[in-house]
Amino acid sequence: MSIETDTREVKAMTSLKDIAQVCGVSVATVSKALNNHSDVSEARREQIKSKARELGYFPNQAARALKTRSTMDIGVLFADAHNSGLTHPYFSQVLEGLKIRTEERGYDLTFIGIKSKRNKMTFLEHCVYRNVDGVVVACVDFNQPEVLELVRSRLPVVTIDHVMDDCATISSNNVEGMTRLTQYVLSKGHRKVAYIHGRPSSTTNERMVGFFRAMEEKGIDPPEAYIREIPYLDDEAAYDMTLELLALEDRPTCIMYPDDYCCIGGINAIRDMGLSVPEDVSVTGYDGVPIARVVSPKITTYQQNMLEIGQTAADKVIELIERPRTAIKNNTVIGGTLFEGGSVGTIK
Amino acid sequence: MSIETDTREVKAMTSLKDIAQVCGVSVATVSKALNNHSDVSEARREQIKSKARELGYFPNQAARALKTRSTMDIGVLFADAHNSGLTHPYFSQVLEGLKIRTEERGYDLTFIGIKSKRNKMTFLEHCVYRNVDGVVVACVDFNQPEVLELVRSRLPVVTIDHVMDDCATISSNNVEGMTRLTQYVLSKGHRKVAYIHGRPSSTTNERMVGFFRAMEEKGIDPPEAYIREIPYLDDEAAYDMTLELLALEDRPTCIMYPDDYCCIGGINAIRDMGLSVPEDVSVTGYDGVPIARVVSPKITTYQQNMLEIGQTAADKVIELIERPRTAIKNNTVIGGTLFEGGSVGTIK
DNA sequence: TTGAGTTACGAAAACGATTTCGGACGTGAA
DNA sequence: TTCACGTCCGAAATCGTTTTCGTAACTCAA
Repeated sequence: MSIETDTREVKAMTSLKDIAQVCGVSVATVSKALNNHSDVSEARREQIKSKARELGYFPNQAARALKTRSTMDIGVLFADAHNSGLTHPYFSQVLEGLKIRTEERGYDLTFIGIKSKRNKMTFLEHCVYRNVDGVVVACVDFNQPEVLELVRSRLPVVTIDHVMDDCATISSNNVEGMTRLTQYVLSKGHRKVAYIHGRPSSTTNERMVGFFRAMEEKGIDPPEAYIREIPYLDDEAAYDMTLELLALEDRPTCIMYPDDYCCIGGINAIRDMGLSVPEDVSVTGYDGVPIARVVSPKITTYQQNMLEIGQTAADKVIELIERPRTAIKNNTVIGGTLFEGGSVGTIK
Repeated sequence: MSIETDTREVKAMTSLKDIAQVCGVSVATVSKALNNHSDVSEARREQIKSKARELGYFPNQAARALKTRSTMDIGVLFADAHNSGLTHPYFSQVLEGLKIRTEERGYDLTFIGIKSKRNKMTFLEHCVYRNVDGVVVACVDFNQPEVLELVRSRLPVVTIDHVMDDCATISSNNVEGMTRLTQYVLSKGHRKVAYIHGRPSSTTNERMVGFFRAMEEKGIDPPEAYIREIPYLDDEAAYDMTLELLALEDRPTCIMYPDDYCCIGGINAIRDMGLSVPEDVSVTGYDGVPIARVVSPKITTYQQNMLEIGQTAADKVIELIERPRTAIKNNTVIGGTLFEGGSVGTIK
């Protein structure tokens, strides 16, 4: 425990002026040399660049931003509906992908948070205030007026998993993913398949489409009682709902859950009833989070490629930033892979 | 799929000049009014403030930063040794805490990443370049020269879980936590307690101290074969190590793991040997991540208060920023709570 | 009336970078 | 020699904000 003494080295910012001084040229020339403008001789450019390196020069972002309106900074907006914050098992990986790719390409990442108390600004105002070059939006309530304002602004915006007009989107292939997962279950001989889906959203809708598509292919029309709804990531709700399903007269042989966490909750319910997975009841998850491979049996799930979703979102927003006229605002779908764990048994 | 047409509304930044214009005063007066300087009349101040609100004015951070050297931006440096990136179950919650508190206090959070290829700068250079007001450092290799350079700089730095000279630290109470967890195990009658700890680090060392302290209190000296080491978060290593421990002549009745993930790996090994938890073998985790409460039986673990660690780190770095002379650089320890799951049985 | 002391405001410099424009100089052709 | 042209560089404006300093106007006591 010691009082701050402030005797330590100051890492002084070396400016263009410093370089100009030692090179005996003007600031303008230094700037042009470092930015590879054509009206500076090759010899000068080399001299200046080597001096700059030597002095440990890095452009002051604040000054540059003031003049050029470019900050090399990308905002990330994330407000979870599940109260899990950044620990959101899906989003944290998307964020990691974003971080990796933006860093690779020389951009930084800044959170555009929920407005603070003192100076409450909207998301867009926050972006303008911070001069971010673009924004990636995920997990928010896309009907919120503030989000609409942001998406409709001139700012380059990329959304994750939610298609909006005139705005680029990176999304997981929910239809195909759920189709393939269901097809896998059916290929194991299951015919009495229950599906507990998440709360309504574009993601949920797509997965429903995938589920029913696969079922229809086999000519199966599941009874209404087999289709249920719970919140995402709510293992307790999954537990209760599982008990309900297993109490049915004609009990399903396989239960499909909205995500891997819910699936674990379901497994607990099944075991607490004295049944076992997958011998008595089969289950599937969704997402393919790390924990799905750790529990026993490993959960059969559709593994979304969240890292790639994040990376692609970064590429997309940077493309919109750097080539505003040519960049196309479309929907990029990222494929995943079926992970065959041990939670789905065979029905003879 | 449509070509960007750029017909959308521009959210024009309203500047001090705009306000000055409509109020018929100078820019200087507007600035002073908004910053509550004393040399502007009350009437003027009100007029200017209301106009500013009306026009949706927010100060341009870039311009302000250029002049004042304050960006209201805090850097967060995080490089995981476990390759789990932001999905790191521990860190993602710390980050969430950081995010919540910094937002509350009007600061933003920017990642200070690993240097990118094109312009490779050190962490400190990155901070200087970005003009962050302070940095929070977590999970990095604290022996790295770059990290040392950063910590020793004049920049306000707060580290998480690693005490360094002349630098504020927020850490979990590892000694007490492990002591209490071990005491709990012993109180259940266990005497043959194995401890699989993580790779050496200050955190690991503290927990070892806690473990042996509790054991000594009971006069127990565990055999060397009971003390093992694996990487953190490596459930497969935990699986293998558990098999080894259970193959011992004199098998332990309880195995303590370095974290909850490893504990789950251990549970799998125990079950695969035809034994059950906690009837045949008891287990404990560490951290208290959400999944510990989802698996069955729930894992008895020491729940670190990671959200609060993050929030406290934010408070600390902001204190160092706003009161550089008076702020004290010390080590703040955040307590956790014992979570009594069902993974530890009673030995009669 | 005079002088000192407030009060309320504006002019201007500064932060560090980019960019426009113009000028000095050298080269080659007529 | 002269003129047109290209090459290389610098002066100065600019981005939006903060801050110092100067000053006009007003108050009040002597």
